[in-house]
Amino acid sequence: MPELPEVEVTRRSFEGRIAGAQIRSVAMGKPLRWPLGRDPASLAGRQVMGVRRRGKYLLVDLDDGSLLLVHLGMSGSLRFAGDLPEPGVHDHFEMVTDRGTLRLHDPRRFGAVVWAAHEADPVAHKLLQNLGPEPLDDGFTFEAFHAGLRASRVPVKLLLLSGKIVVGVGNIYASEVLFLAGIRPTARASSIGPVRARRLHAAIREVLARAVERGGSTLRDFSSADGNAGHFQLEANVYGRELQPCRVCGTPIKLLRQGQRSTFYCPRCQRA
DNA sequence: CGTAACGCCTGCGCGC
DNA sequence: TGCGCGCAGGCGTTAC
Repeated sequence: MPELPEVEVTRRSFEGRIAGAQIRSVAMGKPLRWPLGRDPASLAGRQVMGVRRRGKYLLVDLDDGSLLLVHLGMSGSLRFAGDLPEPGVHDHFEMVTDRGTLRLHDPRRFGAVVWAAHEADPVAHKLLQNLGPEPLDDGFTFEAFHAGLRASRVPVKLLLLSGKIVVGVGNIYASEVLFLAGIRPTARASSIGPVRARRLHAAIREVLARAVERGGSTLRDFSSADGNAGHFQLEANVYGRELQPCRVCGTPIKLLRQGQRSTFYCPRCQRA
């Protein structure tokens, strides 16, 4: 479920409450995508300093300079509360602190919690080093973005998903952003000129920023770590709307497959 | 090197 | 109602 906005909303929903908390115990359930990388029990006594985000990874900073990298995968969600129900079969990570319990619920187990000694640790480095710029930071400049587009012959939608020229754009937002920019998802990235590149750059920032403001409205089921549901105000223009009329021109929305994944677009509003 | 497919899992909705 | 199938928001790894 989580693309960048949902991860950021999750982060904001518990960062302030968990910062300063002392870890009492850590327990793992079924295996996640990668092993934790150290004995969970050995984390007892550490203090949580804060929670950052890089792409779709959450970085839980501990007082000894080490960190926990948390990824929600396709089906993960975090809860942080003083009073949680008994762990269920899909709860695979639990960190009990003096301020509450942080728990990862992840039925498909594509998510992960990985310990790294520090940010330059090869373990952390490997996961974070290839990430492109953050779309909501000033480092996400139009110039670099356009240069990235020009350098790739891949269909623009796949390039957006790759995380090479910008991170955090998942399968839903990729379709939505291309619709807003009026760009055909199959267009070669290198064929996109400055005018459309500018529109795409702006659309990425606007859509993601708005989704974060709205509380991570992913158009489906999402709830942040405090248990609040996403708002759902961000209606999809194209995602999941195959054969339904385009909200702008009425043309039926089309569905196609790119890289084994669904892409939705309006054949009239998104030419070339 | 860049690009494309694979696989990790479970749950859900659909058509029969 | 039950069953099998295809699909699902990610992404590192493997194979060209």
